[in-house]
Amino acid sequence: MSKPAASVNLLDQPAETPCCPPMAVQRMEQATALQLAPAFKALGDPVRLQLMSMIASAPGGEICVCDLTPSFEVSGSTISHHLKTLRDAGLVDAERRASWVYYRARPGLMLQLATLLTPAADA
Amino acid sequence: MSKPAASVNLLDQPAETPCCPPMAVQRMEQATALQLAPAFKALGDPVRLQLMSMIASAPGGEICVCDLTPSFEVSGSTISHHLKTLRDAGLVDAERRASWVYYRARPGLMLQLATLLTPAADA
DNA sequence: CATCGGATTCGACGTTTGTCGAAACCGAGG
DNA sequence: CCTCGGTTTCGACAAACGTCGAATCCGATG
Repeated sequence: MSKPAASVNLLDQPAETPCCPPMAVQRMEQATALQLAPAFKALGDPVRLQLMSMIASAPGGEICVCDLTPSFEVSGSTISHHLKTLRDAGLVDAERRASWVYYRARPGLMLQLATLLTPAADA
Repeated sequence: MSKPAASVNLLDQPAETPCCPPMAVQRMEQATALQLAPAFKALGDPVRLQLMSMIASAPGGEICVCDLTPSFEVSGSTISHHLKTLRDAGLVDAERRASWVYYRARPGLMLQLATLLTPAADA
């Protein structure tokens, strides 16, 4: 029982069913804020934001850490640490194949965040 | 010359012209990441995320600080500090009228962020 | 099975963040 | 002009963060 099921219901959606309307339409519940804030925080660092964009725009939907690291000034261990932050936030998935680790975006959560930020579509 | 003009070109858009395609479509430039990361960071706290949603969804488009503060457990000075963070990030505007201060959302930047997070719309 | 290279984890560090209470600011009204 | 209520600023402090280098892990390959 170290992982209560209630903490994942917003992150495991099938990517086509945003849980919540845009925040300009309806005030957000505290529980929603508590679950989604870590995702925004994870995107709140320039290195992670660029990492996320490289992963999300990778041809084939995935990219090797070895192709990410050389694009930044910081050390490899720092990149790894940032990737873990993105993983913990539910924004990316990692898979090891042979010596290399490949990352891919989880579009479900991205869509949640995008929907939340969408301005009210009043005509 | 203490404020180079190059630092504001992403935040002062007329709200209907997102500067950048979704990050799933095209890799983000470092300069873009440096300018937009603070906005995501500002949304990366549960209190600020809820504040932002209360402001963005306020009837009439604005809301008084006196209507925000009672909704949270934290002190008034902490709320004020969070509001300043949202202001500095370019997400909200403040206006004083008599004894009260009213906040309203800046939909331009919200749209930028939403666009960036939108999944690639490949058919 | 010893070694190699890619990736993560660990331990440490200076900096930033979230929070509070006290003090200061600023209109309004007596 | 003094006071009052709403808001912001200041100073302080513990916790979290970003970064590094060293150590460790983990497949692959000789």
